[in-house]
Amino acid sequence: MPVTIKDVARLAGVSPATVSLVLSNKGQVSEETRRRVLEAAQKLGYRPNVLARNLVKGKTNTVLLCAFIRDDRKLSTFYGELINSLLTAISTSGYYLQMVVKGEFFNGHPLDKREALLDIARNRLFEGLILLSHWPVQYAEVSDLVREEFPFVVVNQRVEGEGVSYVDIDHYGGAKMAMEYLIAQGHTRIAHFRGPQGHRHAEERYRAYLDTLVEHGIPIRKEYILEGDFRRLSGRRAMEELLAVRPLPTAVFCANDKMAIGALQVAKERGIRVHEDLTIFGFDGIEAVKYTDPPIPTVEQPLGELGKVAAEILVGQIQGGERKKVVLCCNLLVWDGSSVGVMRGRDNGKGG
Amino acid sequence: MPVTIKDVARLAGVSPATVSLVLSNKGQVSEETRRRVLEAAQKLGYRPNVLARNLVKGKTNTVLLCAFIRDDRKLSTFYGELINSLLTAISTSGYYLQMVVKGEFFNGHPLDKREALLDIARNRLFEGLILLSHWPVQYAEVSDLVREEFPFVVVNQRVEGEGVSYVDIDHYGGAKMAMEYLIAQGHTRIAHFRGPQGHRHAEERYRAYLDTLVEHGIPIRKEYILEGDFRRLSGRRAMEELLAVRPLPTAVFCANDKMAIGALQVAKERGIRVHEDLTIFGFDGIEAVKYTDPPIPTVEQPLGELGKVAAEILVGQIQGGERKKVVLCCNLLVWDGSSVGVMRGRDNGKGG
DNA sequence: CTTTTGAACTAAAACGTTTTAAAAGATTCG
DNA sequence: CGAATCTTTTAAAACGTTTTAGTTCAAAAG
Repeated sequence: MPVTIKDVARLAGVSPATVSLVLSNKGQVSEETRRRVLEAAQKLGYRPNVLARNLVKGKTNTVLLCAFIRDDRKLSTFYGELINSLLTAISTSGYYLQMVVKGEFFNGHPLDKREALLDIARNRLFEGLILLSHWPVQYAEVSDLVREEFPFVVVNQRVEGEGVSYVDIDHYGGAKMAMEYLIAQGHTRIAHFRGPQGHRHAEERYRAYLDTLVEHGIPIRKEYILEGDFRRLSGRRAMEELLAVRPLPTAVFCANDKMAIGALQVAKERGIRVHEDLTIFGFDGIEAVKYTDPPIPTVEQPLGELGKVAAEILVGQIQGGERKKVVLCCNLLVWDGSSVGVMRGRDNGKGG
Repeated sequence: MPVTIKDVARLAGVSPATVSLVLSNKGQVSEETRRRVLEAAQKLGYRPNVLARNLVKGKTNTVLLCAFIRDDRKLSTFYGELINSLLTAISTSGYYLQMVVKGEFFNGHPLDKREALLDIARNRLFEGLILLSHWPVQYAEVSDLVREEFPFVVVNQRVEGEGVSYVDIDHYGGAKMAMEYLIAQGHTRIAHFRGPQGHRHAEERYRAYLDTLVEHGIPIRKEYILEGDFRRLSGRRAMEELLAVRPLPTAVFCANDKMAIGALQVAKERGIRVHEDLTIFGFDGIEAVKYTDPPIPTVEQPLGELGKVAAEILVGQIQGGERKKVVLCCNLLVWDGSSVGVMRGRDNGKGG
């Protein structure tokens, strides 16, 4: 028995239509009537049923953040800041954010991503979709959304093709900055701890490692390239292996911070003066690298920016704007003595 | 011109009611009719309009996470894991999660929290509410929700009084565990770096510090108690101040990890053998304390558990269950050589 | 005095479902 | 064959708004 617009109308002695007019400040209503309506609404504690309103208006002012991540990965670990900025930016634009996480499986069998997305687009509950995926997104998976002209933006992955927006981070460029920095510091014997095989971001960072060496005429030594899986322990293992190689490199560029932390631990355990004798460089910009001893220089991913830009693109699209493809550059975080140096990368602007 | 149930009905040569019956597997429908309906729905790519369904059913299967946090604080920093587990638990129960962040102000003037909450309860958009607040929650602010019998649960704060559920963490108990541990290790000269004045969690940790000393007959020295504000730099400052005190304490219990990190940095800069000569203890269990050198022992807040229990309570309440007040205990994370030791606190069960 | 204008208000349709109550049709029973 | 029962189907109401297309009434204009 919640109080409806009819109750208000009855108490105020007017029609429901008039109440609606008053409460939404539309049409012409006499001062007297307006007063009576507001008074009645106040007295009854009336709040409009947003569901009914949404149904008739055909809009909900809500967008969905749909995260496709592996079940063992936590959304928060890496994407906390992303969610944070997304939430801020989305709500600043007057929209609400709903979240859902989907794994690789649903009810036992592989999730039909395409079907799931189509459901989202057609159920009329959301006006837009932010698609966050741990693995690459295929055009075929989102082509339905494109055809339906449903506003959506892919975050953290690139999807080439007509009609799709994305915001991604320039891992290649970030890794290149790191490598250029190391070389500028005089390093020529630079090792690399790779991320998991087949992981697009890991591959890009690896490619930048190779390319930068080649561009500078530095020979690539296979024994300086070690496998890892983004986890700290694999960084430890790789460092143990690396320390048997001669000549020792003077720098290690790790594909992510976690591995860099593992590498740092082993190096210190072996009595190596990290930074003086061996520079360890990370990638990601997680908080922990600021507090290791010494702090680990790293490539910072602009996750806040990522969320902000994604929100802007999505809202723009909902309001009739056009599709955009954006690639954000990373910043270098290097510790110069006790202070932090931030080197901003140059935006290589919008793609496609 | 989205396809509606009427379109399906027309194509299948039946009434909309029949289509509804088929699609929701209710009532008795002949095999032949069912087949025709499903075929028609399939062919037209029909997806029900969830808005309309929600309106008639009067439910949305959606709960709202409403975070009242200061504008300068990021939701992610601390609550990433909480959100993660909340999301998992909520969706496992078949509900959706929507999020909104509210600061202290709205449109320039102080936000009327009570009004905001009432809006949420009455707009019929949500079936439940998770209330996360950085500052204490007053009973008066939620009394409307209680009166309306709207399912909600307060997270990370305690609200005494009839009809309100909460899940909170036992900061006092956690701090007590830490202190007992230090004393059991033989420490008697234990300093404390306090958190911000007036911060309930900081006060509880401080109180536990005092109480434990008293219980063990250890005199309280004012010069061992230093002010801080939960930030790393205040930990640095406090440690600098502390190092001038004689006799030096053999342990410092910091009100949070960030300050402990700052304290650790200063101690190492001054050549103190941390852990051997001075044990530094933190509180929170942020990731970074695992990777400092040496790692900082700390009191781990069960944030994942917090979210899980909150979700359980809320869902229980939505489905007619009763209100609950739960206080979760912390675990001790201590580094014994190279391995991590986890000491589980004893749950002091359910309150009020 | 009739017509026009404009302000104030409202009846009813619409949004797309679900559900209720009843109708229609098929089958069984006496 | 008619009544009773059971199965299948449906018309219409309901959910609570907003919006459309008027209507009513008073004042202004001719």
